[in-house]
Amino acid sequence: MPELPEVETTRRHIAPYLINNEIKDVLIYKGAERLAISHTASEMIRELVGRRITNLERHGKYLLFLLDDNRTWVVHLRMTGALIISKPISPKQKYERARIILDNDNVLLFDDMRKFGTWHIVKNIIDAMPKIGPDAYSSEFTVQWLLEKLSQRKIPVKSALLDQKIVAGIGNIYADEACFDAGINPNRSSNDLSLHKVKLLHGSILSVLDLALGNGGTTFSNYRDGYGRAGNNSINAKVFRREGFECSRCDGTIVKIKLGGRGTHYCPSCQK
DNA sequence: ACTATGCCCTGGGTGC
DNA sequence: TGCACCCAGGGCATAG
Repeated sequence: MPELPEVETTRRHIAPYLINNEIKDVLIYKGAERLAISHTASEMIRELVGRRITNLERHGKYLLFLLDDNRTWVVHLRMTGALIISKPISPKQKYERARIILDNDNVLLFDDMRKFGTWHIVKNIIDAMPKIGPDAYSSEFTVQWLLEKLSQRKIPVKSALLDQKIVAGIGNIYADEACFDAGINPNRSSNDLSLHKVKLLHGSILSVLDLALGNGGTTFSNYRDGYGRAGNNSINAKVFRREGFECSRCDGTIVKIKLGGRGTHYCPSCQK
């Protein structure tokens, strides 16, 4: 599932093919019209065609395509979405839901098996990402911010990491990995962590994201980068989908539980 | 104000 | 082999 490192990897791959190029045509295939949230699919096509992409940014898991009319095309890949640069004559892919044709003759494929991905076109990006918190890589995401937000809530730490109002960009994989790295039981109440533990957790969040980004993201099943390739970071997972295996830090065994409706992996021996 | 649950969607896995 | 069922989960709507 694309989280911050995967979305950032995609952004870096596709940006050079898009910036300063004009959108010549857009196809949204039959059955995929629901991806268009702020407009109907046909309206969205009309709004995009003829626009030049001036920059490509990211906030959390959202990709922000800045357009030359000062609006922003906001894309969220959700669970199985991918944006892949391709050649103009490439045949339609099995799960290709939309296709953007550029005036440099490259095409951008929007591939999304489960059709959860969303598109908005907005004047103010807040309309596409209401109440979103600071990006995990931004200067606003400090230990102090994390401490304040965790202390205001009484939810499991892992659930807090998944809450994009607290910090934007973490999904199920890196929430589990960050809790492991910090030695925190994901079920611990968020308002129950010492300053020392919050400092550890903040550092762990950044280090697991950095490691994943350095390896081009994590692919367990569906994630593909801007060239359609799998990421290389799954070998670095210490707990995610490792239930039944020995812990890499102690003699415990990784377990899998359900927490907030999400599969959650941790070591009961060394995560307290 | 808060937290918890169901929904969207499709493929892969499991059990009978 | 086939078929029914469950699971995967990001963000939103709704319920309590």
